[in-house]
Amino acid sequence: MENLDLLFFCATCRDKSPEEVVKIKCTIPHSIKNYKKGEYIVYQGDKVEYLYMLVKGKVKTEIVSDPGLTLHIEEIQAPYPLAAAFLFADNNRFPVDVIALEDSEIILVRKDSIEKQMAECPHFLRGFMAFTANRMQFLSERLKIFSLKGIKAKIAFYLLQRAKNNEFELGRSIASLAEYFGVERPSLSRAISEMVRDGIIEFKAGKGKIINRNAMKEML
Amino acid sequence: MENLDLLFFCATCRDKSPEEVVKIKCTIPHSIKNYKKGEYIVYQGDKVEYLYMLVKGKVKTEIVSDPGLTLHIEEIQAPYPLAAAFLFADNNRFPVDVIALEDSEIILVRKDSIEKQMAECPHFLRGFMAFTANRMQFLSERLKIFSLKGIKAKIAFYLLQRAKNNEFELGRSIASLAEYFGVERPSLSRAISEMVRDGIIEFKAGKGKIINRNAMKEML
DNA sequence: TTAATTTTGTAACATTTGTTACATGGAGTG
DNA sequence: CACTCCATGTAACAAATGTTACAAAATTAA
Repeated sequence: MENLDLLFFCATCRDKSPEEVVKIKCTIPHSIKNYKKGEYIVYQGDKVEYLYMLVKGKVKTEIVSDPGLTLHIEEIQAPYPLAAAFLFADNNRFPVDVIALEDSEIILVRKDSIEKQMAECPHFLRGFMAFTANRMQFLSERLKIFSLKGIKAKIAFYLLQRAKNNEFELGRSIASLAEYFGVERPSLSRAISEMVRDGIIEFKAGKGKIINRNAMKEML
Repeated sequence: MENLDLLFFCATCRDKSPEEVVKIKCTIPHSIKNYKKGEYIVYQGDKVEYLYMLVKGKVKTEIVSDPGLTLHIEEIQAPYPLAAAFLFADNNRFPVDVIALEDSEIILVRKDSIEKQMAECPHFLRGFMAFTANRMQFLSERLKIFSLKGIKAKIAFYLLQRAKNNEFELGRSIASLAEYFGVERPSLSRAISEMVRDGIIEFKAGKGKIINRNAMKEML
């Protein structure tokens, strides 16, 4: 149970001390379910009436089309909430099956329990909102990056966002940045090389400088 | 002021009658600001302490890099909330300038007023959560589409999601679907033609049938 | 109905990106 | 120091997508 504060309640009541969190924990009705490897946790089309907090294990999501034909969507590692975006949505049904890849443990909190707790505990409210807001921010930025056409546009946007006085640090490896952009590593590497060759940026060992800001702007 | 219920409060207290909404409206402290065309509404880096509800007019967002050098990001038409994702986020600062493109009107509601109202009015809470959840769902689906590599993968995912008994309707024009996918219209048109040619789908006048589901799956 | 307008299909070619394979160079280890 | 292990750069070629232009089809207006 030591996961509770670490994950869910810590994510939501972050400005409380661990001792306080323990008390709050008890006031939120919840149940815990365990699933064996391979077991179905939810079925596509099920109504989302609980917050599903995966606290242990690993699951996968699938879209089932025909018997025997499934489309694998993604894997989710604990700790992570499984249906945060669906609990309050108008279309509050799971778009996928969720299946345990390992023995997994899930904390279930009814939607009305969440609402009640939010009404009673401002910290919880803020925490919950912060969680969804942070996630939304993350999704927005990723979507922005993806919607830019061409690798150089993505690079330009990414660098302009974090440059101070025209100097920047990547903050991550080329390989992971390529994954973040949704392009292949050699393609990103080549694009950077070309921008250096064309005198638009300087770049060496994770750090660099913007030389021609106009050209960067043109790329968006 | 007739916009209020239509937009913000209607989006949040959707299960109340208009008469009830009028009452609620008065209980939420808010202020209204008007901006002339060209005026700055917020500056990049400003703390988000209010919910900014654009109720009239049109604005644009920009990233300012150097004096005289701006990157245009997007235009937003009323009605729309300007900072919903940022109000509760840990990084609660505007990432962009917001500038009025037309004479615009904005309703400001302090963050704590929002919190207070959420605690007091379950309908408001549900409505607010539904709004953000719906938006998150929307972002998730778009991101999913964008993250798929190759036009045919996007088509396959899109069609498998809405096919019933292997029959589907696009539900929109090819042109708008291309825009949704973030690809060019002729490219999408070509991809569909090829899938028809290869006997994977049938398609005519916005409707079609999935012939080879295995092949569709392979494309993801 | 015809005419006008919009949407869609198609083709030829340019450009970008992916793929694969290998070279280089640094960080850490023995 | 030599050696290994990664991260990165690079090159040649393949594949996918963009671009442009135009024709055909569908839709709408007159």
